[in-house]
Amino acid sequence: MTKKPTDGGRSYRVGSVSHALDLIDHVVSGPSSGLSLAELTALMELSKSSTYALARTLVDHGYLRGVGQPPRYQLGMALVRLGDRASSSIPLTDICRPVLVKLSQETGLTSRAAINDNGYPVFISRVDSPGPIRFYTPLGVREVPHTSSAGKAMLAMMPAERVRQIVAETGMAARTPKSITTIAELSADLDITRKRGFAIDDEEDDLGVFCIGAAFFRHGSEPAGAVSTTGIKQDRAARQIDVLGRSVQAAADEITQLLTGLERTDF
Amino acid sequence: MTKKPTDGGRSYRVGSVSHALDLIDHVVSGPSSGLSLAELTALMELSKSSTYALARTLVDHGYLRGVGQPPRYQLGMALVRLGDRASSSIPLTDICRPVLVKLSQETGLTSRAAINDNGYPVFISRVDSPGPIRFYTPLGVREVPHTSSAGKAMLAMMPAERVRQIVAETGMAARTPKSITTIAELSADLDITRKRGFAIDDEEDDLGVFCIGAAFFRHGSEPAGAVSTTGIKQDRAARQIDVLGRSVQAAADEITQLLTGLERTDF
DNA sequence: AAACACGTTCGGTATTACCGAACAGTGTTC
DNA sequence: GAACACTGTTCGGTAATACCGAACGTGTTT
Repeated sequence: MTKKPTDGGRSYRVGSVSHALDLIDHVVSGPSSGLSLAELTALMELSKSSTYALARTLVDHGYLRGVGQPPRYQLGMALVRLGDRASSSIPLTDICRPVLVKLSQETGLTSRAAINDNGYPVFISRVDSPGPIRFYTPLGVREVPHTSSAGKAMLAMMPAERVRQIVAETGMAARTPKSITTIAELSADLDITRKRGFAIDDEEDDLGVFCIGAAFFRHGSEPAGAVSTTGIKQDRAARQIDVLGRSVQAAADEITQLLTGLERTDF
Repeated sequence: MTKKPTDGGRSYRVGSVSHALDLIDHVVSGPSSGLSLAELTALMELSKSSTYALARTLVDHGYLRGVGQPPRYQLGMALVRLGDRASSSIPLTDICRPVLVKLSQETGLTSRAAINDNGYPVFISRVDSPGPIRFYTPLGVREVPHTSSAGKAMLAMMPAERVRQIVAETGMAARTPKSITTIAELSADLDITRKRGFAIDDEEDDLGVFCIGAAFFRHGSEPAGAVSTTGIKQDRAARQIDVLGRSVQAAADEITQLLTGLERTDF
């Protein structure tokens, strides 16, 4: 008897498509060397032959590619195109990129821009630092608001009641010993953030890593998103935080200006 | 009696998944404002209710999002994440990015890197010019080799027989009046390219646009890909082409060094 | 209020997605 | 060198379901 454990309701969905997208998710979460059909089958709740048919279909469309013989399934080129289009379809992406480039040059760090997705920051654009240091900073995923500088920068500009509601949804799990875990601490931090003009994540999300973030706006109400810059925690950085903060703030302000200022001058 | 006119074979594929991916393709090709269900139904070879079920499934997984009421379907956030992971899973992407950043700063133009996908260039990484000029340069799509500087740069480094085979596949359609359309012209151009060290696309792909490209290598055999830089054709640019060419060449050489030189020094 | 658009819901049926088992390669072990 | 263990691939058969067409709401236009 087959059942769909991930499907509570009985609404209008196509099961096999769900399976296919689950399969892609498994490949995403898997090692970059890819997954074999056998490994995929173990992860899927389907038979080997069905998994095979799904994989073949996805390969046909370029969503996956089977490298080597026997094939190991990795993400395909078509997804690069889709992701590029998807992020371009968010108008913010194009607006942010040049600002981020400048910010990365100024600070020498990796900088990113997130949009406000119902209180959660979702990073949509990233410019790596000119230096050799790289961070694992995936795009397109919802981050936890209370341990990221972008999240806190946005929260600081929202009414207290809204903040309470947002963190109630996600909880306040500690990602490191330095994470903020109570609403009281958070409010205090947000107060400081508001006065200071930018948010600081001091090893609250990853040990050894700090972030500085500032929100930007579109219509004056809730923040439209935030920019942030990320670096490794070092003694020398501590003294520069004020300088970095001002750069980040300036970048956020520039984006706000671009968003609110000239609304469609060209067409 | 229903039949699938686009389906000749009877191989192991999942039809509804194909339909779903086709639906995504239509959204990609559609306007950035999105498509309504009715518009999608017109494009798909399915009934309205079936298209509806597919769209809902894709929205559930974040591949699409329905904005507004009535909903217009646009590409979803999940694709940003997938695309980011997909391009990161190509080791070249990370290697190329810092080189491209430097190249863009040097030249003041948009620069890109393509991998060699069976003779076709597929651009996987892009760094926009610091200036205000933007080009429509989508990532992840197979470009035509004979009208792009990246393509010609790669072809120039392949044996003549291989070149003949590749252009036989794609044909030599003219994209502009200045496009190369015969194999003889192409060979001559490739000879010059080889001697010069970099390829030039002088309004052969788009009028008013020039590109300069150079190939990079991994194992000494066929080129692994190419970098290129793109600008608008102007008088002053003509004199600088040699300077730009050398920058592009240097960037390609740097990538070659990174690829062939230190193979896994760290782990 | 009638007409039209749109998205959504509903039964019913024929299609097909799915399974389990058999087949075919490849490298390893006895 | 045969048996094994492990891949990915192919094959019928059946129960599930993807699909269709029509009906239903809801909002906008005549």
